Amino acid sequence: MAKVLKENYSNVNILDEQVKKLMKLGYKFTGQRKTIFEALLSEHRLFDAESLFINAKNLDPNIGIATVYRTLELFSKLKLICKIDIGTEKSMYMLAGDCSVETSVYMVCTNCKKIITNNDCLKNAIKIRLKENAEKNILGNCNLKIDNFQVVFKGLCDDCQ
Amino acid sequence: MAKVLKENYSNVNILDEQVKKLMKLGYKFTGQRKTIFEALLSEHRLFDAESLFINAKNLDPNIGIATVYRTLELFSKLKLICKIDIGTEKSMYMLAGDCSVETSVYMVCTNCKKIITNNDCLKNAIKIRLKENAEKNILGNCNLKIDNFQVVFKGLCDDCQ
DNA sequence: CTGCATGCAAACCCTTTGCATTGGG
DNA sequence: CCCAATGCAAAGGGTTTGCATGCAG
Repeated sequence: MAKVLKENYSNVNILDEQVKKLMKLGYKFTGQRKTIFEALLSEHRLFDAESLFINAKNLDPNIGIATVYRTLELFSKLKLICKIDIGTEKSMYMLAGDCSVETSVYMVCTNCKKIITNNDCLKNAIKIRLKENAEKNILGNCNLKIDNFQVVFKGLCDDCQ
Repeated sequence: MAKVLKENYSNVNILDEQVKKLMKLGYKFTGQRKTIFEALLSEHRLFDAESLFINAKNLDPNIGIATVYRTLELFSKLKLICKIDIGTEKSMYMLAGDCSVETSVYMVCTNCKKIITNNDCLKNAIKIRLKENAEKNILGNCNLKIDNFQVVFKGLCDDCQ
């Protein structure tokens, strides 16, 4: 997986951009940060720290979980990823490029704790109005600086009803 | 506080209703559950388990935190309270009677972790459209049984900007 | 009486932190 | 060279759980 990524021009370019971004802000582009960045590119949709840790460990068996958490925090600050807290036991993350109005709508099953993100019904219900409202009313008039939002439905999924 | 509640007819009635509800479902109406129910009535808006535990301990110094957690879970099942997980470090709860479309809209400050619930701007942005959509599209067409929803904005509060 | 409910303390789980060491710039 | 970054292990903090005991029905 790592080799494929290294040979992929667009990912190399992304990596290159990130190096510059990190340097410019005074952060070091260490081997571990590069590894975690590469591991990140093989994640899809929502992922958790453990999954990323496992992916990163495949690329560098010596990497520590603490570094993963610290890097997740850094990458969140750099807006490279979004941290998603929707009342599940652990924090979830998403590549910033995957974050959109659509993907900000979730359902969490109160029984099996499953997260449902790709349900058209959920998405359609909210996305247009919410985006409109968020941009016009919230960002415009508030003394709050909104970075992103999440709509979370709680209830029973198909399997648990 | 407890005495006031006991002499308040409407609360006595609520309590009475709850006794019947518990009994009917095969649960025991124990002294601790009564205590926690009374402590609950003195909570306002969002509260956490610790706050309820402190209130309950004032009424019954022997009550244990585990009982509070177990009772919060039970009362959630009975729809007496709503559990609110919005990515803060601890779970928050709200009396079901206080839950509404308006109170389902929060902002969590990514810096100080403060929860803002009573901001008119936040509420107005979403409530009407969301309620409409939730009832018509979600509850109507999905293979999901939605109990409630939360809209969480993440960003910087007034103080932290 | 019977078995659910309780209190206590320990376990849990994810996440953060202290500290000695490493390595990037 | 220097200080930020790392790995390890331990600590943290909210929540859950095992177990012996208590008590509602």
